[in-house]
Amino acid sequence: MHDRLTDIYDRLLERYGPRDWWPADSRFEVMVGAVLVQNTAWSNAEKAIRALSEAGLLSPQALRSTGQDQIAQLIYSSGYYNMKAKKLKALVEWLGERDDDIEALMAEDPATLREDLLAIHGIGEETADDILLYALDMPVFVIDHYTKRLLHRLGLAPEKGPYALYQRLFTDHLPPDVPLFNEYHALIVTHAARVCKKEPVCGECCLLSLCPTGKART
DNA sequence: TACCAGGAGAAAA
DNA sequence: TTTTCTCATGGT
Repeated sequence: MHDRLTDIYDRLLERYGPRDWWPADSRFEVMVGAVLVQNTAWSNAEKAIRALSEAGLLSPQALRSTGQDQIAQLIYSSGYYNMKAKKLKALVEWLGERDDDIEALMAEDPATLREDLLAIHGIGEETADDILLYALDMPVFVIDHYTKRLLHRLGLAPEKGPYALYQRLFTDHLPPDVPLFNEYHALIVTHAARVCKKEPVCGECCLLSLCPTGKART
């Protein structure tokens, strides 16, 4: 499995190049972005982040002292703006309980911190892992819909299963390498946006630029 | 016009 | 506990 996963990674990296994730100016901005991008195109989330930044609200303290309705207005472009405003408030309240010390979070045990993140309203497994990996530099592999679909198409995993099943597939067979996990997930997302999205499954061909269905985009 | 996008929580079955 | 519903804008 290690060689298989490494081979897929190498092919993706060769085809798409380094993705330079996560695009943000601070660790806190990564956390905010992880919430705003939930089930939303990054371009829409990005506009919302810019709006928060221009309003001077891209800090835990500023978001705590701003009304949920005002935040919702600013992040309108990201969709689900009422829900996401509530989620951002929950996130910064949690950070406040930890003195907004994000650097200190990085010294914590990843598994324990993950449980704490999951207890925050609006932070599910994928968002928690986004934060652990991309904001806090912890060797946690992020699983999303794309990753499940890719593994299934390549015959490496069942179509349905718990999050942890897919995650272990990577973490059990790859070294806990932050740059590797960072790049791998980013490459999968990049790849997923460019290959045929619907069945029939074209499987391996999507990775090899040899899609016989002719549906692979370039 | 319909579908999809770097999900998660609540309600229903 | 597993499935279904709701949240919502913007690009293709």
